[in-house]
Amino acid sequence: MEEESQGRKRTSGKLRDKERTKVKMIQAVGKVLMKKGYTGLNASTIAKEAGIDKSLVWTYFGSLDNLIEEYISQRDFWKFKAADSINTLLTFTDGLKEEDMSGFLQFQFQALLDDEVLQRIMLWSVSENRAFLRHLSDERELIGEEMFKIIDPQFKNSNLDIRGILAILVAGIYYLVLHGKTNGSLFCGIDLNTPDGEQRIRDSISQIINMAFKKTIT
Amino acid sequence: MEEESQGRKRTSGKLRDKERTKVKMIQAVGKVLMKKGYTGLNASTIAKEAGIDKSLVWTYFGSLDNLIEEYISQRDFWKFKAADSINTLLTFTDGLKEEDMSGFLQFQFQALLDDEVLQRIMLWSVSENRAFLRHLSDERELIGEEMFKIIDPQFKNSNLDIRGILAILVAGIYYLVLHGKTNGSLFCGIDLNTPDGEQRIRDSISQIINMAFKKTIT
DNA sequence: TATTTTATTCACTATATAGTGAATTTTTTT
DNA sequence: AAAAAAATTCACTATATAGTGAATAAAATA
Repeated sequence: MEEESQGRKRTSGKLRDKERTKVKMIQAVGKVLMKKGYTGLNASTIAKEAGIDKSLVWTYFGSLDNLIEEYISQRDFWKFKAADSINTLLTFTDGLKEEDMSGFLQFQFQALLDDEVLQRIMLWSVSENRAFLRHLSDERELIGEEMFKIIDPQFKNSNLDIRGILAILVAGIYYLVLHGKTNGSLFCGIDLNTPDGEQRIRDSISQIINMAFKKTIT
Repeated sequence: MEEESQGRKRTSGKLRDKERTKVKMIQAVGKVLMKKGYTGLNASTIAKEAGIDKSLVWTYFGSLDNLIEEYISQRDFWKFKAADSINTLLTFTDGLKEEDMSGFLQFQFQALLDDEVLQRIMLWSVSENRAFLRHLSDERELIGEEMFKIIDPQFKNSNLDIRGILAILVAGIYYLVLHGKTNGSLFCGIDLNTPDGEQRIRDSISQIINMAFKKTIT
C-alpha cells in the first residue's frame, strides 16, 4: 500500500527489516485479540507480544486503530466463502436441499466454535460501532444475499419467513457460542462446553431447518 | 446491611444525608450503564452523574465493584418473573399451549427491546465472567427450569429437543437485539430498527414455535 | 451556643495508556 | 572503512483511572 516505489535504499538485515517487523506486529494483534479480547488491544501489549518497541505502532501505522484495522482487513473471517460449503450451495441455482442448508449452518456453528479470534470479533461487533467491524457484517450480509437469491424463491409460496427464521438461527448460534465461551454456565439447561451440549445444538439446528423445509404451518 | 444499629447519632440534613446519597449513587450506576455501557462504569463518571465526590465510592461501598454489584443485585432484571406472563404459564401444570409459549417469548423479546440497561447487562454477561453476572444467568436458568418442568413431558415422545430449540430461539432473540442496537445494520437482510423488521422477527418466533408444537419431523 | 460527631470534599499517590521526537544502532551505499 | 540513510529504541508528555487520608462543612447533642 504505502510502498516507496522510487526507493533508492531497501531493507533486509538479520536484525532490522521493516516489512518483517510490520508483519510481526499485525500477527501480534491477532494473538492479543485471542488471549485478551478487544479490550486488551493496546500498544504496550501488542508491542510486547511482537517483541518490539511500542513507538513503532505510530511510526509504521500512524495510529493504534490503523494497526488493528490492518489486521482485521487482512484476515478472512468468513472462511466458508472459500470453503466448499457455500460454493456447493451456490451451484444449485434451481433450488436448495434441506441437507445443504443444514450442513451450511452446522459449518458456521463449528467454524465459530473453533475460531477464538472470530468469537472475540463477533463480541466486539456487538459491543462497539466501529467502521471496520461494520464492514465485516456487511461482507457477511453480501454472502448471505447470494444464498437468499436461491432460497427466497423456494419459500415464495410458503407462509414461512425463511429470512426471519434463519436470522434467529444464525443469531442463536452466535449468542450460544459467546455465552458458552465466556460464561461457561448453562443455557436452557444445555452446557455448550460438553460434547453432548454441542451435539444437542447441532441436532436442534437440523430440526428447525427440517421443519421449515417441510413447510408445515397452519 | 452495614447499619450501625447502636447509633447514637443519625443523619438527615437538607444538604447531608448518607442514605439519600447512597441511593443517588446506586441510581447513577444505572444511568451510566444505560448511557455508556459497562465500560463507562468508573468512579469519576458515576460520581459526576450522582453529583457527588468520587471518594464517597470507597467511603460508602468499599470499592467500585461493590457499588456496581449493589446496583445489579437491587434491580430485578427478570421482570417477567413477576409479570402475568410466566405465572399464567406455571398454572397449567397439565400442559402448555402453543400460544402461551409464543406469548412468553414475544414478551421476552419486547422486554429486552424496551430495556436499555438490560441490553447493556446482557452484553456485559457475554463479555466478562463476573460472579454477579453469572448469578443473573443462574437466576434466569432457575426460572426457565420451572417452565421446562411443564414442557419437557409434553415433548417426551417427540423426536424434537425442545430445550435445544428454545435455547436457539432465546439466544437468537438476545443476539438480534444486541446487534440491532449497537450495530444498526441488517441481519439476514432484516433491519430490527424498523417496525417491519421487528414484526418479522416476532412472526418468525411464532412460526418456529408453531412448527415445534405440530411436532412435524421426519 | 459550644462541642462532638457525621457527611462530604480536597489534594494527593500510583499506575496505565496514546502519542511524540530525539538518540542510537544497523544496514546500505560510496 | 566512512558516510548516509533507514530501522528501532529511549525518554519523555499528557491524560485517565482506582484508591487514600487529611481537611472542611453540616448535623446532632450537650
